[in-house]
Amino acid sequence: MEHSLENLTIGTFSKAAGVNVETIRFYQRKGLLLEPARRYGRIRRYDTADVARVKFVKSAQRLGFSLDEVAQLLKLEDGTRCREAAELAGLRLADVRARLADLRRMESALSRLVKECSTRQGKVSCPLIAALH
Amino acid sequence: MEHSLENLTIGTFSKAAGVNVETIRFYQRKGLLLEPARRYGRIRRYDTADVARVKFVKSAQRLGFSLDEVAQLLKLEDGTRCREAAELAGLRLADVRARLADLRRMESALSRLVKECSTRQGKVSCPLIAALH
DNA sequence: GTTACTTCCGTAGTCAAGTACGGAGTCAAG
DNA sequence: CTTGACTCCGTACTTGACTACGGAAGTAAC
Repeated sequence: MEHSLENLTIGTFSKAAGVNVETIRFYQRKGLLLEPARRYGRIRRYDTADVARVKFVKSAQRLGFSLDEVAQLLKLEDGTRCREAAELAGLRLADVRARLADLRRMESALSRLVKECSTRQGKVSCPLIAALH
Repeated sequence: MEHSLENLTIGTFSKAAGVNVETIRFYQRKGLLLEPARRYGRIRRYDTADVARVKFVKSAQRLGFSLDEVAQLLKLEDGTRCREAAELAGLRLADVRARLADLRRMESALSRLVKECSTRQGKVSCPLIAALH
């Protein structure tokens, strides 16, 4: 049995993609991954394109896309509808920026709290809740 | 019945906080929100501090904190003893900074992709898709 | 004081994103 | 031609964060 990069069983495939075998099947059920033809016998074979696809899903997830959103992106995979893709990414970007602003406020509130706590002993007012509003 | 801002029933409270009544109860069970005294009869009354608290929970969640982590943050707000508070705050701070770094990477990746997508008006494939591949 | 909301409380259901399980069937090696 | 690892497939379980349900009790309006 040749395990070249173009002839992977689900086990080697999932290892190459860095996910669980069950995750592969789950993605297939979700339509994020097509079930490949079964060239030899009853067992499916995968290739590097499939690995790339799973890695794409995982990357997009790290950027904050849900699986449904990733599915949208994957529909744009041919790359011809750049505008739609950019639109989706733009939405994510706005979201990320809002979160950044909040997180910065939280960071300054927390660091102030830590500093006050270490220099002061006694009444430390915690402006945490206020920091986010 | 006076529905001033300091005398809210759970219904008006949850509306003011922008969440479902059931969410309020759920947070109480989780210890994220104390059950207030029942000043009149058997029904609980809430005030603006409670509203702020719920909004804080929601904001912190958007920043990627789990409810358990939010509970830790809220302990800081609740005037724990100073040393413990500083310790906790220090941990949370490290966490916040890690999240900030992640979000910044996300932001630059997304904004670069969006920009490339919009300036590249003739070429074939979408940089967003390509970049994640 | 009856009617029509609310609230209370406990339990159960949902949704996303997997993870686990168990009894087949398949396959390469010995 | 058997063995042991891997695959298939369906179903069920998990975790986090809610959301819904239903009956009893409280309360406001008429």
